[in-house]
Amino acid sequence: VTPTTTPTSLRFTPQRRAIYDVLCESEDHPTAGDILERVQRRVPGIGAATVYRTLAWLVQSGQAAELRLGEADATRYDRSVHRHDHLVCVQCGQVEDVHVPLDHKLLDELAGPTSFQPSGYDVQIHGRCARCAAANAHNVGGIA
Amino acid sequence: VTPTTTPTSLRFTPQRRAIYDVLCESEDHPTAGDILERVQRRVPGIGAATVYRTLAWLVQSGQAAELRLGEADATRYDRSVHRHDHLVCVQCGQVEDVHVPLDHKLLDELAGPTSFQPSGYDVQIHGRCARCAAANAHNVGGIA
DNA sequence: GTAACTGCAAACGATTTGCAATCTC
DNA sequence: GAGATTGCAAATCGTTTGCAGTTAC
Repeated sequence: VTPTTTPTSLRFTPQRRAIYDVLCESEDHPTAGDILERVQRRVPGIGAATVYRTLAWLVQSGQAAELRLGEADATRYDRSVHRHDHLVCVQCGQVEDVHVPLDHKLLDELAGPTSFQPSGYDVQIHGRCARCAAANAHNVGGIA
Repeated sequence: VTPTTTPTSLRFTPQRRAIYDVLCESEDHPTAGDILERVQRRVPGIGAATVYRTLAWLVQSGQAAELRLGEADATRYDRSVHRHDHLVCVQCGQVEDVHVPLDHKLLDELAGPTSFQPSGYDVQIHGRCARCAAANAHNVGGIA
């Protein structure tokens, strides 16, 4: 994660551009594997290591955010333009964005007693997405 | 995860009891590895598989909850007596419990436009724990 | 006695790393 | 040309699974 030698300059290679583009165009919180697959259509031969290295760099520089959900196995990525929260479908795993406004005063009050200094937050709301809820309505008590 | 044959009865073995006890006694949101290590002191020879299998069962039966944090590599476990949220130190990774009250009406309003049906939520507040904040105050601008 | 459970070791999938070749500045 | 970056393959790491032996009920 931490390179022994920090590069003195960063290069904007075709691979990095493609990864960034794919991330910006994706609305579905893709995993690194999803991103690799999509990027390979534009830059055939690109390796997984490059995708992981680039994603790590994007996250570190605040241009992307990692999302780890309770159920999912792989880390998902999100272009982090603005802070936002997530609606996670417990049935199909789909993730949608939503904004839950919690003000700093509230966070400070909650964390205060432990002397914790809050700097941000992420709310994950779990439930069922429209599609799964509808599917369930037709299959009450059945096996999902 | 889903056994081909669902057991018709469950046995309360010494291993399971030890794992459950360790989890109940742990205040620090241990990883499966942490739990294995602690349980091995009570039940020498216990294997990792047993710990993972038991934790999966505890989670499934609602007696424990999985916690996946943005940074951490391994899943952490939590005895889930009551729903609660988490203060996550971005520096040392320590996790403390906190309760952030969001009422159902709010969740419904937020999720409503997408027809998502909320059933629960988890707020992760990131920041620095008291210890790390204090350490930083003495080492301003230094390398953590 | 028998189905459930355990420990071990091998299998897995996601992610990281070492390294020689390649490319950007 | 130098240093950064890439792709590959091997290495890690957390977690799961197959299986023969053991145990709780």
